[in-house]
Amino acid sequence: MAIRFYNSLTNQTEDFQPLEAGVVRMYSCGPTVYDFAHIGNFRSFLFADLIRRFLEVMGNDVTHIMNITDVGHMTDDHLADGGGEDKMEAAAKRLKEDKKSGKVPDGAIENPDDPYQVAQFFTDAFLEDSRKLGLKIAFEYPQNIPHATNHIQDMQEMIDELIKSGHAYVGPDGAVYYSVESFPKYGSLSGNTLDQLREGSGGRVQQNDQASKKHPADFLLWKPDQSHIMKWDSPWGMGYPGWHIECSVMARKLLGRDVIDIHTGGEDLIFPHHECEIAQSCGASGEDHFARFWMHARFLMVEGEKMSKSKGNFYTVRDVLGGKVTGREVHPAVLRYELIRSHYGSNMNFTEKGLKDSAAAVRKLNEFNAMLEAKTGGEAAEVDNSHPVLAGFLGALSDNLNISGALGVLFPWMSGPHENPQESLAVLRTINRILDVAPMEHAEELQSESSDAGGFDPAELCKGIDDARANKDYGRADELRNQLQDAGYEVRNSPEGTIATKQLA
RNA sequence: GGUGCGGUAGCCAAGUGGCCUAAGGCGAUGGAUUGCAAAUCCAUUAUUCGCGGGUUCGAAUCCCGCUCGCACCUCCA
Repeated sequence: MAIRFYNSLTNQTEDFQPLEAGVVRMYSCGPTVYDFAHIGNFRSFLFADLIRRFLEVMGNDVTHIMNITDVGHMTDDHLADGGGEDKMEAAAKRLKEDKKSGKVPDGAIENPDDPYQVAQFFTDAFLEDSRKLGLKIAFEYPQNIPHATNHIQDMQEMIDELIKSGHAYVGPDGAVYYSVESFPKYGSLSGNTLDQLREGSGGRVQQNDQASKKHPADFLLWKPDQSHIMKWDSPWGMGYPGWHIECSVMARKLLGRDVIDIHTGGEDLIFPHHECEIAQSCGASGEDHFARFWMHARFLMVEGEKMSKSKGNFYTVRDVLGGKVTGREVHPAVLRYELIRSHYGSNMNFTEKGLKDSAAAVRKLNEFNAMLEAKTGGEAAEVDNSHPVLAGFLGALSDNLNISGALGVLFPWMSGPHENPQESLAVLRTINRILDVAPMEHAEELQSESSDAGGFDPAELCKGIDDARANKDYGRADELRNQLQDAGYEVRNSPEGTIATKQLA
């Protein structure tokens, strides 16, 4: 079964083979930690998670690295004078307000004026969200999730290499720039040419920002700036690194290679970020490639519109899980499923209806799992990937991660007969190593049996319904059922009597 | 203006030359079941694939033109 992925570098779907058989080295651009991550961020992170889990089930040993960008970049970092507001300061300001208003609990962060504390606060929030959504890499912190600020020295070393090899220069303003003209392939990932970039820069980039650069597309590697909130000593003065260099450096260092197998990120990162990474890494290594496969997730839309704070359709993970979309709590497995069920190569439209559809699918999968577990006592048979259902499921994913095709194999199989439940359980478990929703590892139980606070006891109400029905007091039974439903429970009959399960979304 | 992706049923979405009179899911409708519901099960739900040409024995799938949507080219996943 050949694995084929769409490679943004060649704009073609190509056979995927890791450089070293059975070992995959992949790098994913991670979050900036100036705020809570939103569901669009997580679509991209979950897309990387899906690749990783799929490759593992296919028998590969995958090393996955994802960075935490905690260097306090400027909002206008792309400008040569590094103007604008410091993102870390802006984050601190927000945190202080949130602390006052009680949105951030007391003690969650001691001193918002310490940028490292701000970064750690949002890093922790990111890790918490990630673990809830089943991002495997989040359980590998900190070893596989490096902080940029822990690699400043390494960045300086690469900058030095680039200067020595003629790919970088110190401008008249003292800043270190990468010279795009020194790297003929600059633009090959995004389809830009230097001429186009020069034209495109007209009118948008202010003249004085360009004065120190040899070419308008030259980008910052090190900016001497005493006033910056986070700053480090360097051969080019006290200052901070450019925002592309960290990925080149950490990928090389943690994956131990100049050429890696897969690099992922959101589509917006193709240019300039990934273009610049390639220039830096290849400039430093002399290799033809940095990553052999570049894979990019398309943007997520919300109810047909681009997500933006001003439109009010901007959701963080905690917003969605907390019920901001549906009006009731959403189980993490539902959001995970919703964010991975559509193909990464198309824009996904996040809707309330879609979320509810996903809840139904997740519930179905979990009930199927529970049925098999009960029938087998948890004893699964041995199956390998040649099992027809797995071959179909994995075969679809092998075709550039065709998740719809894969689910199109899973669902009909699920509702078919299962004469050998031990075998079926083994198949489901393998599939769930990729989907991680039935059951979701590390997540709280899907069915909360415990009684809620405030004296609301679903089990008690269920018993009341059964008693009322036994007495043919249907008015009473309906009343109790309504109470449960209003509280967000699904109510149904079973041979053991009435059962109430919490709605998943 | 440049670059890339896409327009398939009410919605999501697979299929990229014959097995397609087009997977799968959701929804809807009818039936079984139920005190009524829910859940479950069964059945039905696109002769048609943005529009117009063309190539071919044969096209949703290839070519040309048009059109609409999205994204990037500037911080953004």
